[in-house]
Amino acid sequence: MKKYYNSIKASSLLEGINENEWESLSGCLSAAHRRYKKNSFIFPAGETAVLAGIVVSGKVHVVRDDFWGRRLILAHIPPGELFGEAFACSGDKTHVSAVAAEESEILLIDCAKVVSACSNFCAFHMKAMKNLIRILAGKNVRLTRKMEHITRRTTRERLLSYFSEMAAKTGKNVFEIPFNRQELADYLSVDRSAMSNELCKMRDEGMLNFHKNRFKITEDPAICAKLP
Amino acid sequence: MKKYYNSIKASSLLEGINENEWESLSGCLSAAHRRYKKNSFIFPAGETAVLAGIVVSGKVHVVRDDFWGRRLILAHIPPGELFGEAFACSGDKTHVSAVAAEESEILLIDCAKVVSACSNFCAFHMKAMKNLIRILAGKNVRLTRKMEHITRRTTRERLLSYFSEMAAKTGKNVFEIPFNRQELADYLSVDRSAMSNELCKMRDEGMLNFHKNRFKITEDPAICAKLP
DNA sequence: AAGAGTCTGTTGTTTTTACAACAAACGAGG
DNA sequence: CCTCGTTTGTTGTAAAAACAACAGACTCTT
Repeated sequence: MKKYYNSIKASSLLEGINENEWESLSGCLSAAHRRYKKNSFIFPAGETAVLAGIVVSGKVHVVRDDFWGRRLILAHIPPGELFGEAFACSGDKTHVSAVAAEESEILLIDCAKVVSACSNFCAFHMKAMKNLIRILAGKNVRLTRKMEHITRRTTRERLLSYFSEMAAKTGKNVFEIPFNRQELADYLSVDRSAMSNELCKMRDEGMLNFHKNRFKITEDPAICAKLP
Repeated sequence: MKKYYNSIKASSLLEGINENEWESLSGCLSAAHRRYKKNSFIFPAGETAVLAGIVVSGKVHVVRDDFWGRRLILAHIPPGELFGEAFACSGDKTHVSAVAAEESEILLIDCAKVVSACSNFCAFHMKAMKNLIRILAGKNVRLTRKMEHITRRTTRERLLSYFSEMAAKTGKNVFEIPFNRQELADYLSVDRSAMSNELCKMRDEGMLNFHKNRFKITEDPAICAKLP
């Protein structure tokens, strides 16, 4: 398994784990190397997964094929990244599939074994466990944050919710966002042009100011009082 | 700590852990019992949390106070349930606060210690760790599922997305949903009456049928072809 | 069986969004 | 400096959602 180390060492799961430790750990996790042709299923939906995957090369799509056969791509997984770990760790039946978007090499790992002591209980095994928990918890936080914004009903409220978060994060009412307009619209799940329109309206009403990715939200109590 | 066992033994974190094991484990986790008056902060937003909490008695609200001072309640935590674990495990700064909704007793636990071997590395400590991973992964799956529905733009598409999930879960095109109309609307983050209206339109178009919580979605290809 | 309370469907109005199409601003590279 | 491609803002229209208000069906209690 050592030969794959360089391809995946950037993965969060391997943080703090060196090549020799990985050599031993990959055994504990029953890591298995597989090749998948384009469009073949790595994990099909509807099964109880025990394995997660790390992309060594190629690209994986997490997709949902709905009842009527329409396919929605939920995530693109680039090399080095882990996928499928939530299902494997929770024991839930998958409702999404992982499909090779192109010819891909995948390292399958047994999630249950991350969480169990190996015979020679090892420090790096513990590291992997901590990494896994950090990955899961981090995704959780990001999902919760996004959910807070998206559950708002109007574009304006979603923007305000997002800006409020950014202001809280920096502790200032001026901040830069890591998105361009299209990306922000996608993140907030709204139409770009409608959002752009709304942003300008809000600016005209004195609620905020912006230049490119730099935003400033008002603290003026007279305007805050008018907030939805 | 034994005296709190009965209040929290139903918690997922303690699954498979008996009273004696808990007595020992609570020491490993530096479990500390605290009382909070109504409206007092258990975890304030903006800090890097290392503790999670289990509600022994009372009730906790997870809230977000936005930049303009408006408070949004994100979750009600009843007795026995764990909160704050995602932040404690991910190391992210909290953007939400945990507030006692009424006079409450909370057991604070050190999440870092769940993930580290105690001096006398114990099997039940391992159980707690597995439980924590299962909790995190399970939340993850639920959040992802909900996100899939909510990112759809129209009420109709959100409903179809949700119904498709339910159909996949049961393997049939007939299923019961665990929500009443208001709860379903809240879950999908839409207006109840608009949703009710949409449901009836879809019924009139022959896409589905329902009686109370029982739904049947069509497999008729002529109608499926017209799907958005 | 009456009455209160809840749940669901219905309707009309107002607000908001999506969509499409275009114009202006910007940036990179020749 | 010019051109091409990208990003952002603007506008109008059609579609959809939110909202409010109400009526009928159902449930539970007394």
